[in-house]
Amino acid sequence: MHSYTEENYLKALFNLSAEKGEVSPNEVSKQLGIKMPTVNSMMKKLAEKKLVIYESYKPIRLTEKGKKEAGLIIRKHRLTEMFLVQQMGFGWEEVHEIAEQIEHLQSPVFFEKMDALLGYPKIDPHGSPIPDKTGKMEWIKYEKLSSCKAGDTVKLAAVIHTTDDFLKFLNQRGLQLGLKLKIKRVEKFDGSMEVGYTKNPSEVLSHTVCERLLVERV
Amino acid sequence: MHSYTEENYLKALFNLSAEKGEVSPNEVSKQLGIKMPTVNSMMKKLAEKKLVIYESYKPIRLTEKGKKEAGLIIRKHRLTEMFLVQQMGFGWEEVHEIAEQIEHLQSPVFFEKMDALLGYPKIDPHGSPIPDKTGKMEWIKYEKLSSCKAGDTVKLAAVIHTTDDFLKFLNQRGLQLGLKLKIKRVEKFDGSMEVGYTKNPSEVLSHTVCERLLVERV
DNA sequence: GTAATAACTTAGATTAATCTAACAAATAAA
DNA sequence: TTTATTTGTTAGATTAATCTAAGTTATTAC
Ligand SMILES: [Mn+2]
Ligand SMILES: [Mn+2]
Ligand SMILES: [Mn+2]
Ligand SMILES: [Mn+2]
Repeated sequence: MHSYTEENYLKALFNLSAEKGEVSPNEVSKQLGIKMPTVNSMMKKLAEKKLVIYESYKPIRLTEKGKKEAGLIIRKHRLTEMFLVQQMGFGWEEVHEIAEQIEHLQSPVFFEKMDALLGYPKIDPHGSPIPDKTGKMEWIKYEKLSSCKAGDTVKLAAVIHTTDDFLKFLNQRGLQLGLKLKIKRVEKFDGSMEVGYTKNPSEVLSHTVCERLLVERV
Repeated sequence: MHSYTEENYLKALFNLSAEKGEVSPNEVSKQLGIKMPTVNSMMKKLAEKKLVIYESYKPIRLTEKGKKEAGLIIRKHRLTEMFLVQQMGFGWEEVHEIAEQIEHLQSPVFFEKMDALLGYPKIDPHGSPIPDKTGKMEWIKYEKLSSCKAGDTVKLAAVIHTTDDFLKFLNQRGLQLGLKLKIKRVEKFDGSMEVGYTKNPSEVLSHTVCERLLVERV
């Protein structure tokens, strides 16, 4: 259907345009590490295929078809990450690169089997929602830990802007999804937070870290 | 390292040259469904990379390096097939196409994990040997069922020239690896055999089928 | 031993995905 | 409101993988 390359563009467009609904060629270029003229001609091609709406000097928008296709690739990516963690015993910091490749496999039955073995999961190992079979993604509205106040008790629900290094950082501190955190103190000066949890009654997390942790009130 | 395309050529060269140690461009062309001029230029490229030895109008031979690379891809293919059957519950007739894609993934840790989860298997679900980590393949010398005589009792050890249809044919008759077969009669006229086994005291197998079943004496 | 056929190679074209260089438009700074 | 900077586009080149058409060499048939 679409090439490996096109699929990576679609995914990038989907992720970059998530908030504003549109992206600039420049952002796509940076995201994928591909030069702007290349992005430009790819956008023409995707427009030709009715996957994006694109006119010179205007921002790029995914069409409904484009969103669906992107959603289906992200579905494969996230199902894969879940499979690698749950069924194969990988750590959540090891799976992204592998999923980046497996997401391009053309084999519906393979992903259906994964899905079934996992019991039709709704979220991936980082707490991100897994799009359904039509490519639709259910956004879950969590709060950033950074927006909570001292005294709050919250449950770690998702990690955003994940990099392997950040996930290893969390591993070192025993921070994992589902963990209950008590916010003991918020430092006004730099927005850092002192939190307590099982195994660790006092851990100080920088504002940068708190911005990347999504939580649920309990 | 090598492209997806180059890897498929290497694998084809390995399989086609297994017996004679050499292949013709024509055979490669047919095997891969790619026209001869394309094969020709790819052979020049692989020769450039020291993966094959190739001179005009002479048969193609893999170098040691080429054999090793091919072996490592076949290793990934067969480990994958084993994983799909043992860990994911696929039938042996469903796994080849999926493995054909997964064999190209670049992720040593992924295949090491598979290997470990499977307990370092030596053969794939069709009875073919899995090359070791250096790409070396241990050939196991089985006999063809077709070369056995009436009265022999044998164990089904491997299936060769497997196609999904042939494997489904075997499924329908409950024929699987490890099964003990008693050869009841060999028809001189067409080489067909009457065999008996648990669940089926009398099954007639054509010569074509018997040529594709490898067995061990018991 | 020539003629026919099959196998193989060369030449040149095509498509996808990328790049650099150069130019054009939009935005930000002065 | 000019000027400078950033962003975006066009043009043209490159590499990988494929093809068709047209010759060449080798093999098979007669
Ligand atoms: Mn990921
Ligand atoms: Mn990818
Ligand atoms: Mn196979
Ligand atoms: Mn393959």
